[in-house]
Parts: sequence; C-alpha cells; structure tokens
Amino acid sequence: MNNRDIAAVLRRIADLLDIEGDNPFRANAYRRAAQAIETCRQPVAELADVTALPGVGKGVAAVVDELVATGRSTLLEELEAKIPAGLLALLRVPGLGPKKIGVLYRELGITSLADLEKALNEQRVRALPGFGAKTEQNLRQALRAATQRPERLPLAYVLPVAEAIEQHLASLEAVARFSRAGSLRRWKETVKDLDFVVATALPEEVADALAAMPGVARVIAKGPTKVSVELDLTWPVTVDFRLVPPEAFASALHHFTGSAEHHVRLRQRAKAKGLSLSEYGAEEAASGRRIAFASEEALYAALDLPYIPPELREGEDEIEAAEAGRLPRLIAEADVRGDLHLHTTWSDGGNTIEEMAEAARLRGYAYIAVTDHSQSLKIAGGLSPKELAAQREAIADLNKRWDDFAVLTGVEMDILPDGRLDYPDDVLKELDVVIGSIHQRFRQDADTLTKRIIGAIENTHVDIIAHPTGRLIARRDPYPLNLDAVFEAARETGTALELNSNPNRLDLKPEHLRRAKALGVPIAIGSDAHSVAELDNIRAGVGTARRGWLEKTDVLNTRPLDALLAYLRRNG
DNA sequence: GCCGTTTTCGGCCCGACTGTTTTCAGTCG
Repeated sequence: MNNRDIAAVLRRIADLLDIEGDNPFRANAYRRAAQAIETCRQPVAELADVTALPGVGKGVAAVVDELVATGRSTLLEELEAKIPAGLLALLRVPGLGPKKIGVLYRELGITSLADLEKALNEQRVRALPGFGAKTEQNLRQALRAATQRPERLPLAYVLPVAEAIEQHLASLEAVARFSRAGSLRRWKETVKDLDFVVATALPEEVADALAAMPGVARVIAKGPTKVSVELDLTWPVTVDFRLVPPEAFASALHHFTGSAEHHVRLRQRAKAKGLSLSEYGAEEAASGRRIAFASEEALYAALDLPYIPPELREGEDEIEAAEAGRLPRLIAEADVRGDLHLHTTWSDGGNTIEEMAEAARLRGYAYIAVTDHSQSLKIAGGLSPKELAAQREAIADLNKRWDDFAVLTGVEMDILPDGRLDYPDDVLKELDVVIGSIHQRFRQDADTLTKRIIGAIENTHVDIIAHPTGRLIARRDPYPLNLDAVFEAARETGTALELNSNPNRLDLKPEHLRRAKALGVPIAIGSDAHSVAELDNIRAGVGTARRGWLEKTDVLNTRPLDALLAYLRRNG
C-alpha cells in the first residue's frame, strides 16, 4: 500500500465516523493524519516510526501498521459493518452533511443516491426532524447537479467561465475592487466551485446585480455579505461572491483564497501569538484590539512571516519554509521569454507561423519555437522530412523581418511504439528545438514506456520531452511510467522535461516539478498552443510551475535567446 | 484521535447563511 492508498483509507474512516455521529474531532484527526501521510515524501511503510509525522499518534499508527502489514483495517471493517458504504456517496451532495445523512439512514433506511431520489419524490423527507419542504426541493436540485457533473471540475472547463464573470464584475459601477479567490486563485488543476471577493460600499446593489447576472440558473444564497449562484452550463458551476467593505478586502481575499489546511495552520500560529484570525482581520486576545490588514503582506508580517503566495498555500510545508527563510522566489509570467511548444497551419494549428510569431512578439516574447507534428502522426498532419525542410526555409525568410524577435525551427516528434524516433538524426540535427512526445500506444507496460522515453532522452538531438506522463485531467490517467528513472536520465543528459500548459494536461504536476527541481532537471514551460488565443495557456503553466515551487532559474525558456541557443547546442 | 513555554485534560480556526426553529443545528469553505 502506498501513501495515497493509506490516506484514502483514513479519510474513509473519517467519513464513516462522521456519519456514525462519533466525536467530530476524532474524525478530523484521521483527516489530518491522512494529509500528513499523503504529503510525506517517503513511503510510510518504510518509516521506522509513523508517529513522527504531525497529527499521527498511537491510534492512527496502529491503523497504518495494520494496513502496511495486511492491507486491511479492522477499524474500517467494523465501521463498514455498521454503516452501509453507499452513504459515503451522499456526502458529495451539497447540503447534505454527516448529521443529515445519519437521520436519512436511521429514519428512512436511505443508503444510496437512488434511495434518496425516491424518498424525495415521495415527499417522505420533509417530515423528518430538521428537514422541510424547502430542504427537500434544494436536495432534489443538488442531487441532479451532483449526479450530472464530476465532483471537481477541470481548470480547462472553468477558466473561460471565470473570465466571463470577471468581465461582468468589471462592468459593475458599484464594485470598487474584485479578485479571484479559492482554488482557482491557487491555480489548482480542478476546482469545486468559483470564488470571488468583491469590495463595495453598496453591497445590496451588488448582490442584486450578481443574482441577476446572465446565465444564473438559480440563486443558492443571497445576503449582504455573500451571494451564491448556480450557473446554467453543461456541468452546473457554483459561484460564490463575498461582498466586503473596501477596507476589509485584503483580509477577506486571504481568507477566501484558502486552502483550509493553510488557514488551520496559520490560525494555530496566530493563536500562539495571541491573535485571533478571521475573514475580517485579526483581534488581539489580550486587548480586544482589532486589526484590519491593508494587504496580504501585512497579514503575514503580523505573524512574523514573509508573504506566502497563493500557489503555495496548501498546508504542506510552506509555513515552515517561510519561517526558515526558505521560500522560493517564484517564477512569474513576465519571466517567460519565449514559447518552445506551439503548432501552426503546417500541421494541426489554426494560425500561420507569421500570425503566431506576431502574437508572441506582442506578448513581449523574444522568441518562439515552431514545433509542428512529425510524419507518423498522420491525423494531425505530421510533416515529412521534405516538408520540414521547406518549413525551415520559410522560417529563415520570416526571421529577416525582426531584430528583436526570433523564430526557432523545431518539431514535436513522435517517439514510436518500438522506441525508434520519427526522424533520423540527420533530419534532427538541422533543427533548433526537438521535442520528443508519446502520442500512441500509451497502454504499453511501464517498462516499455519508460524505455521509449529514456531512449529519446538519450538521443543528443532531443532537447525536451513533452507532457511526460500523458495524463488528461479528469479524463485519462497518466501512463504507467518509472518517473524516477526518467528524471535521472533527464538529469544526466540535461534534457528538459516539459510542463505542458494546456489546462487539460498541466503535465508535469506540481509534486513532479518539485522533485525535478530538487534533482536539477531543467523544465520547459510550453503552451502547446494550436492558435493565437492558446498562447494564453502559458498562464496556467506558470501557475502550475509556481505550485511546484519553481523559480525563474529552474525554467529553460526564461533564458535570453543567446543563453537558450547555447544550451540547446551544447551537444552539437 | 492528537497535542502541550497555557496543559496529561480539555481544548481542537472561525464566521456566514439557510431552514427549521422559537434560540439554534447543520453545512460550507
């Protein structure tokens, strides 16, 4: 059992304890331990003493030891004997928590989503204590939404929605200031809902305007400090707006950015310093004096910490790092000097080389590499060696146009199922940037896939491995791969691994990036743009890089053109 | 269940909103 499996069992135990009505702090203790184990770098099975982890004591350690030894948990089995497993699915229905689920089970014998739907339709739920006709109606709608959409929505799905909302907020005169918050601001790859903090002196007016916003299917909650709506989309999206007076904006933004885990730890720290932290600021326990923070920086300063950027606020080791002065100076979008992965009309892109180049230049880039698909990827119009040579000539022509911008020649070349590359070396050696990619036969076993990728890494002409794990968020698992071996080969040869910025991919993931950084493996952030608009993908890439604690110096395409070319040509 | 320059017992982050209640429990983040 790996750490993730163990954490999943502990969370399951916590959920079951909650439904059983046990001491809620006991359930939370299991969740806290799960978090510690999940983020532990070393397999806990190899740890001499699990209780060394924060939040893991004798009780949890006994469960973990049993899991490691037998793969089973007596505690979990006892709980499952008492509580039908189907009840866990009910926890995913918004509006249902452990207490209400307990009542539904004990009073009506409900053990599944289907049971609940039936009871709702027969109006048996409204008679229960603590329930009513309104609850019944809300549950009916929530149930429909919950069964209709995945629990967390991919970034790629919600980003355009968020941008439209931001346009709307910007158009409201009563809005003084606003910002994304929640996991969207932290650039998490999936989000449960969208959060915005809005500063206004006229909360009622803004609340009315937001509730009446186009696309709103229903208003879930509306008060002077909060509006919560559900949008009518393929997958319904819940949007929470927090309305605060302008002077409370920074505190509120911090609060609603989360994560919950980060806040728990921060508030523990605040308490130790005699401060009580809330969404409105801080209060000195001794004097009762209230402090409103002018900025998030001021909030952290009050806790004797340097500013911790949103992307790091995951409740892992960021507070310890901040305390020790070990926070990274995170890469910023402005540090990116060029894009090393994009497509044009020569293969499956929607814009010409010229259009892509002009758009990149307008973004302030100093260079792009044109990396269309290679010959075996027929479906994407992959280029033959002859076409590739013609493209090189076209690029050489185009380059005469600028003295402040360069188009590099390149290719996104398939690594074939048998491990061979899609072009011979004498074709590759003519190109500035060669990306190796797997697009076919990714169901091979881990050993074969790992060998394919390492074979490409070891070719001196290959500079970057694109989307190394091949996952598609919420759609396709990463392919089985010995990532440690891939990282090691990349480190030895200086081959960069890509952080692919397509919001459906975001591959490598933050935890991979941290490992790569620790090993000294260079990372290339690529947009994988198939159109001018998709050059913007880079934002999600930079956000993900920041979640992976990357600095400017960890990323290849932050280098000026000369330094980049020198690096690419180091092996001839 | 965990944890301790408040402590080995008694806390455990904090506040808003809803709906069902007549003063508050449950849920959410």
